Amino acid sequence: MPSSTKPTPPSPRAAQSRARRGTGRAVLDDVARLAGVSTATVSRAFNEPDKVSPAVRERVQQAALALDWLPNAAGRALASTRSHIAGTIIPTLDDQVFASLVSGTQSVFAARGITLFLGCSNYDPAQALTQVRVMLERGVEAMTIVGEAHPPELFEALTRYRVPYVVVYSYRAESPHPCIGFDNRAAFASLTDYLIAQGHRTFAVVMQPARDNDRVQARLDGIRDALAGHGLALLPQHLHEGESGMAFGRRSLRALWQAPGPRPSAILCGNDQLAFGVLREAAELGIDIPGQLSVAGFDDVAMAREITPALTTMRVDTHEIGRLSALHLLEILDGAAAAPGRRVEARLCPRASTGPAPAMDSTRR
Amino acid sequence: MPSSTKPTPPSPRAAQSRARRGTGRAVLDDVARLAGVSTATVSRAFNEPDKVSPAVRERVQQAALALDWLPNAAGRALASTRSHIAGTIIPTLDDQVFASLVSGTQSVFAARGITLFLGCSNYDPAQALTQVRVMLERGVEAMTIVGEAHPPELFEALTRYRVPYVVVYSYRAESPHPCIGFDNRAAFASLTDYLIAQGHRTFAVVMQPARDNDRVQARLDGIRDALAGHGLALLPQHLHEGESGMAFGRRSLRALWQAPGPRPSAILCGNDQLAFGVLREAAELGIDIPGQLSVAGFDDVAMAREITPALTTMRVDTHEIGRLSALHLLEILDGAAAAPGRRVEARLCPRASTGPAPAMDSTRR
DNA sequence: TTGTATGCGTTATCAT
DNA sequence: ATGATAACGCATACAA
Repeated sequence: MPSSTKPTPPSPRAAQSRARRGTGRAVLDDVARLAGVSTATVSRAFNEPDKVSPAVRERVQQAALALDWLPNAAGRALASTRSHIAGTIIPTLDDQVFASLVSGTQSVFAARGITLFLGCSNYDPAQALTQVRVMLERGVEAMTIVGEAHPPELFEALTRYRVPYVVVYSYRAESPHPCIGFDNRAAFASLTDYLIAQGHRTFAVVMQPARDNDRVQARLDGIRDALAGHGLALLPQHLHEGESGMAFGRRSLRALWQAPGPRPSAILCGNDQLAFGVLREAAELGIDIPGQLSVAGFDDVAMAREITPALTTMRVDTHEIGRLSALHLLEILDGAAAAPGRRVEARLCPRASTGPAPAMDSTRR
Repeated sequence: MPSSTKPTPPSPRAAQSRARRGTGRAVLDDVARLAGVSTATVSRAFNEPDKVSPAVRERVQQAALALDWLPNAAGRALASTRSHIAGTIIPTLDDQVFASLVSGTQSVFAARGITLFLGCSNYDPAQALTQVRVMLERGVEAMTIVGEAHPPELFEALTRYRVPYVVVYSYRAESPHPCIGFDNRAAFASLTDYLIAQGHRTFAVVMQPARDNDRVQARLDGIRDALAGHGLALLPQHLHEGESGMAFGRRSLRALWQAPGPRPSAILCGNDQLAFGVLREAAELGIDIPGQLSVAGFDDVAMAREITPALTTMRVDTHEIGRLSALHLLEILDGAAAAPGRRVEARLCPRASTGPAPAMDSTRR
C-alpha cells in the first residue's frame, strides 16, 4: 500500500474496481471479476446471449444481479456508436395536440428500447435550432419535429449528421422533407367547402398567430383556396389573428359583431378553444347558433361533442401520427429504404354549431 | 504506406481523424489539429474559457466552427462523470396537468443546459420502475416522479445510486420522500368543508381509479375526513370510480339519480372533465344546478369558468410545481443541503355550479 | 497558459 | 465459446 505522497500509478485495470466500490456503482469489470470471466463475455452475455454458453450466461446474470449492475449508457454509446436515443421537438406541451403526439411517439420508441429526448421550441425558430443542436450533441439516432417553418440550418444539420427525421403533424405533398401528418391546407379547404355548400358566402376567421407557423399559414391558404374556387374572398377585417384560447375567441366575435360592414354568416376557428370562446360570446350577445351564425372549430377535443350546441370541427388522430412517425424512423434505423412519408386524413365532424346560411341576406343591417 | 494485408497497427492517436473525416463528424482532435493546439486546450476553450488566452480561444472557436464540430455528449459524460441529463416520470401525457408539469420542469432545466428524459408509467408501478432503471442507465443526475405509490425498489434504486429526486405534484407532510406539490387530502377536505358549510349533508363522489394512485386515495381520505368531522359519511353507493372523462361523469350521474335511497345534494368530482360530464347529464335530466344539485370539479381548466353554470373547482399551478421541482434539484446539484420539499396551495374557485343545499330535504323522493 | 498522458465504461476485433 | 486489448470522444490531473 503506497504511503508515499505521490500515489503510485496503479496498473491500469487493477485496483480500480476496489476503489470504485466506495461509489456504490458497479461496472462491467466488477461483474466480470465476480463471475470469473472477461468483460467481453459479460458484454456478450447481455447483448448476444446465444453467443455465450448457458452456464456462463447464468453465472454472469447472477453476478450482475448481486452487484446491482446497470450498464452505463454513455460508455455503451461511445463504444458502439449507437445511442438508443431519439429526439422530438414540438412547439409546446401546453397544447394537448402536441402532448398526444409525443405520447404516441414515446410509446413506440420505448417498446424498442429507445429513450426519447423532448424539446420545446415555444414557437421560436431559434429555439428549435438550439434544441436540434442539443439533440445532435446527445447523439440522437432519429428525430421528429413539428412543422417545417424552421431555419434551413436546422435541416442542414440533420442532413449533415445523417440523422433521419420526419416532419410531423402537418403533411405537405410538395415538402422537401419526409412528412407524416395531415394536410392543413386541404383540411381547411374542405371545411370551408362544407360551409359554402350550406350556402355561406361571408366568412370570418379566428386563428392563432401565423408567424413562424406553417400550419396556420396553410390553413389560411386552404380557406382562401376554397373561397376563391367559388369567386369569394376573405375580407381583411374578417381575419382575426391572436393568441389561442377562449378569451381571444370571445373578443373576436364581439369585434366582428360591432364592426361596420357585412357580418359573416360563418366563422372558422383555428382550434376548438377559439370556437368555444366564439360560441360563449354568441350566447351572451344573443346570437342564434346556427340560425344566425355558423361556427366551426378544429381538433375535436372531447368537449366539442358535449357542449350545446355541439361543435362542428375536424378530428386528427395525433397519437397515431406520433406512433406512425416513430415506426417510420425505426424502419429507417433498421435499414429500410426511407419511405416517402405518409398522409393521414383529417375527418370532418359535422355537428349542431353549423347549419344552412340564413335565407335572408343577414349580412346587412 | 502499408501495403501488407495486416494493417499496421498505427500509433494510437495518429491517423484516426483522417479516417473519420469520411464520416462527416469532426471530433475534438480535428479541431485541435486545425487550431494548432492540443485537445486539452480545445476542451478548456469551451468549458473554462478564461483559462485560455483570448487569441487561442478565438482560434479554437474558428476551427470548431469551420469543422462544424459538436461535442459528443457520451464522451463528455464518460470523462466528466456528469451527464447533464435529468429525468421525469409522469403517469401519462394525455392529461394536461402532467404535460404542464413537464413543461415547467423542462424549461428550467433547459436554461441550465440540462436535457430532460421523459418517461410515462401509464399508471403502472412496474412500468415506472422500468423507466427509472432506464433513466439510471442513462446516468440522470436528478429525477422528478409523480406520486409516491411506487415499488420500494424504485426509491431504493434512486437512493443507492445517489440520484436526488423529488416526488412532484402531490405533497404529503409525513412522506418519507421530498415532495413538491399540494396536499391532495387537505385540498379535498377543504372543498368538502366548503360545501358542508353551504348546508350539504349528502355527498356523492365521482373519481378516477384509485388503484396505484396515491393522489386519488388521498382525495377520498380528505373527503371522508371532512365528512367525519361533521358526523357525516359517504355512502358506498355514492362513490363512483371509473375512467376519467366526461362519459363516466354522465354515466355516474344517471346511475346516482336512478338508484334507490337518498340522493346526494352535492357531487365532488376528481377532475373538471368528470364534472363537465355530470353537468351535461344534469342538463339532460332536467336537474337544476345548483338549485337541486351542487357540482364541483378539480383542476380549473380554462373551460371551467366559461361554461354555464360556471364550474366550482380548485386550481393548482402545475407549471409552477414543475419549475420549483427543477429549481430544487438544481440547488442540490449545486451542492446545497437538500431542502425539505415544498407545499403549494390548491386554491378554491367558487362559481355558480355550487350553492346552498336545497332547503327542503330533497334527498328523499 | 498550454501540452502530455491517462481514464471514463463499454463494445468490437482479433486471437485462441 | 472465451479472452486480450484497442478503440470510442472527451476531461482532467499533472507537468512544463
